[in-house]
Amino acid sequence: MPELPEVETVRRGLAPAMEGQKIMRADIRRPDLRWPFPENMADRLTGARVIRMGRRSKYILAALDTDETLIIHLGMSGRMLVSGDPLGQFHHAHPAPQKHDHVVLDMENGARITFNDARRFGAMDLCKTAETAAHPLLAKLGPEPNGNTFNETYLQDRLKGRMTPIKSALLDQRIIAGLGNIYVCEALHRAGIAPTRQAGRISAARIAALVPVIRAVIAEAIEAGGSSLSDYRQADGELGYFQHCFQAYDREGAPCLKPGCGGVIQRIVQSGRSTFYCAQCQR
DNA sequence: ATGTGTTCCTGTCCGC
DNA sequence: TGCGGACAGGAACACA
Repeated sequence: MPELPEVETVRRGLAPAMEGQKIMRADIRRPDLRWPFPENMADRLTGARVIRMGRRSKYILAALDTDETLIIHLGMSGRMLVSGDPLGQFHHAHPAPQKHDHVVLDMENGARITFNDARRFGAMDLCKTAETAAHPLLAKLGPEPNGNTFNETYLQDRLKGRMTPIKSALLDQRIIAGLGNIYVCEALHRAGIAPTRQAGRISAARIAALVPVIRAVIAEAIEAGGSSLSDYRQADGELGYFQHCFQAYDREGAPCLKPGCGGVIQRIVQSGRSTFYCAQCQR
């Protein structure tokens, strides 16, 4: 569910409650999410101080002063919520535990971080901080959309000769990291490219034009605090609001909003996943 | 190497 | 009000 903008929004919400703070207590309420938790996770977290909250693609990276990094993935339905009163000015009680609260971290400033994930496609792992980039989950990720290494020639090279639909290529985290179903649909709509088009058969000029479009969609969505459909919440429990800016995603049957287009957004299925697009202006 | 389909899990919504 | 089926932001994995 959460794509790069949602994960970045959560990271920004967690950072003030966690950075510089020691983890006083780690309550691991089940043995696994998508995979088993790492050995002795509670012991390895307890007493560790969070140095920095980072992000790579859709992974949140909590660097600890134990030279280990906690790697967190939210899967489809994962949430990380901050409760309590980090400044100690009030006496806010923590909310009662909810169904699917799987990991609870109590910080020394009184903040409580709760990882809730109904579908349990999320994941947590610990690795040596120096080896984070080489972690199996991260090693093959492509560039960040807003980084320098993601540029026109890079994307042209990576799509060259590919027979797969451009929709599938942009969902491939090895080509570009962080996009998911929503932002791929939105970017292709903005760029006027049909999601069904074979990636290797799109002109270099149109691929080049896609690059700033992807950057803009991601930046705007971060600015808006991500997109909330049903599960996603920011770390403070608030909804994102980029869903109100959707031009294509989740708009089946609605008019295309491109000026002068007059088309209707349709839903098709590609690789088992919904694609929303306008056949009138996306070619 | 590249492309496609299946699978993990729970919750919600829609039609009957 | 219940029941079955489709579908949901991801991505590892198995297989052609």
